[in-house]
Amino acid sequence: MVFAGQGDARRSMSLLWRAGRPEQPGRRPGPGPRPGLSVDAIVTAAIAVADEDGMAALSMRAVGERLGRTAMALYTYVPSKGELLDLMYDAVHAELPTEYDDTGDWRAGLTDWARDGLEFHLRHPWVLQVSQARPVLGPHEYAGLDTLVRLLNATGLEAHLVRRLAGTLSHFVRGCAGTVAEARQAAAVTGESDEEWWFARSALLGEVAPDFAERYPSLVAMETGSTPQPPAPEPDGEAVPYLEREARETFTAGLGVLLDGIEAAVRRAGTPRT
Amino acid sequence: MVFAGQGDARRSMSLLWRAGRPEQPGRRPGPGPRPGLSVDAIVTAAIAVADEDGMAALSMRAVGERLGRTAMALYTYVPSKGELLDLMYDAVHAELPTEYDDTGDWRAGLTDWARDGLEFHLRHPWVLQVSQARPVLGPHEYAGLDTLVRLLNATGLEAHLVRRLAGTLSHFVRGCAGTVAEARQAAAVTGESDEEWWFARSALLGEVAPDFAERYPSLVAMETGSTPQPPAPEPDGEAVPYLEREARETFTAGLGVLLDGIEAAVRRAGTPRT
DNA sequence: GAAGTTACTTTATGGCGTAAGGAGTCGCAA
DNA sequence: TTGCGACTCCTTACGCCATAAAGTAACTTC
Repeated sequence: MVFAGQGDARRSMSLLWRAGRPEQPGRRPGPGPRPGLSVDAIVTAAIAVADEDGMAALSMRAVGERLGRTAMALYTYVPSKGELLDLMYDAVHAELPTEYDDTGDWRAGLTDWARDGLEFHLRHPWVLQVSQARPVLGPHEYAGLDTLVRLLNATGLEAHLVRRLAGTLSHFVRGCAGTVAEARQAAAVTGESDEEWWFARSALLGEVAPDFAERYPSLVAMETGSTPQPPAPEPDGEAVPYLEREARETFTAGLGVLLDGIEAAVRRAGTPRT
Repeated sequence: MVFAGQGDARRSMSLLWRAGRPEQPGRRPGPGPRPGLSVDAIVTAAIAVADEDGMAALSMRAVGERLGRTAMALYTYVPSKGELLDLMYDAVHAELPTEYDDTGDWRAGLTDWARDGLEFHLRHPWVLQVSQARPVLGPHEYAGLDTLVRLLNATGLEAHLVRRLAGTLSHFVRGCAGTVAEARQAAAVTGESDEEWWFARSALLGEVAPDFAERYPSLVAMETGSTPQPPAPEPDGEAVPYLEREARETFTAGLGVLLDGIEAAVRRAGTPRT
């Protein structure tokens, strides 16, 4: 699942970087009927399907249907589903902002970047399932990376370390996004709210593992010592669900710790006294 | 793909926690023919398939075949493929060590934990594709979490923060593991070594994006300022491939930064002077 | 023995990605 | 003007997949 169409690497890269004729749907092409579709249209439709119905619902048939075509019509424009996934992945990364205030303190810049990254992945949770399958190397992904590196350069740390911090920050953001996406999907699939779901599971856990407290003492101690606002039912509008709020707080706290760690590195580098 | 079998939650939990008769393959059961399989045997076989051939190759047929049965025979023991995935996920987590030196400094403990976690995910890369689909809540996953919390408690930080640090550390480890797994898979699928693959891609990039250096100045500057041992062909044995070494260095550096950040928090908490 | 329960098989349904081949459309060279 | 060849898009078909339904045989309990 979600594997690369490791086909012709050259064709794949040309598609990703759109190194061909500047396509438009209604243009006069060579011989043959005027193309009714375009790579961009297909990619846009596929992204819509994945956004709305999730990765599991993304099939060539579904994408074709959304465009009023059969599944096979897509293969005129795109060599395989794997390539289409690569194109989707890169296209959607165009949403990522590239402009940040990199004149002031780097902390603010990186915080904004991380928050934007989190929201991006929550808008397109399927991206998390593509990316871990293999590197894609498209222009917009590179743009995002370039932005992050630029922000990190404001720390004044050496290139070596910047490179690794970029990886670390990305891992962190994607991990947090994954947890939130998980929570949302669980809520969507079961139809229960987070609280209901969690309550039901806790009850089952008690049934099935009556010795829970003895088996996981540290866990239970932490649970009783930290669970903050269990119900906290916000009366107005739809409150942010429990698990999602949890995950967001992990995001905030974890990001703070990470930036503290970077700050320590900056201080160490500032006084080069190994 | 890789979704939960969100079936009967009670049955699912009973299976996970093995809250039933203590099964053994050849025992005298009730009426009917003696069972030739067992949940454990199926889970073990499924893990073997996923380890050897990857998640994409994990089908009910493949697992059945490995046990000398048809795909349908498995459904006597396991309600669906989704449940089987949950069982695999939890079973494999039994490999995670639970004993660490938590008397000494927490830094060493967490470093060991992270390293074990990385190796674990590299032994079973498919775990990364299961976990982000939804929470599983099995006994061995809980054991792993309990261990991590215990190690974090050695910092003396409050429960609140410990909970979030646990999430942060897990995200980090899984992210790093994902990158390494990616690199390995790319190498396995294409048959090229990392160096070859990367070299070929770079050439294609130059072809397809001749303005690369202008578009991504920060990235290029970092690249030229940091690429450490490009070839470094270790003559003996099989060297660790390039991309994998990169990822491992990100792991080491990122972990260091994270622990530095935790240390900062510990220091702040030690002198409670908000 | 008969009845009931269970392990496992075969068969079938409706999905998937995509290979193969065919029908209709159009630019262009003859 | 005609017809070739390139091109888009369709239908059909193949071999996978998960799994529902129904059948067969083994075994325990009455």
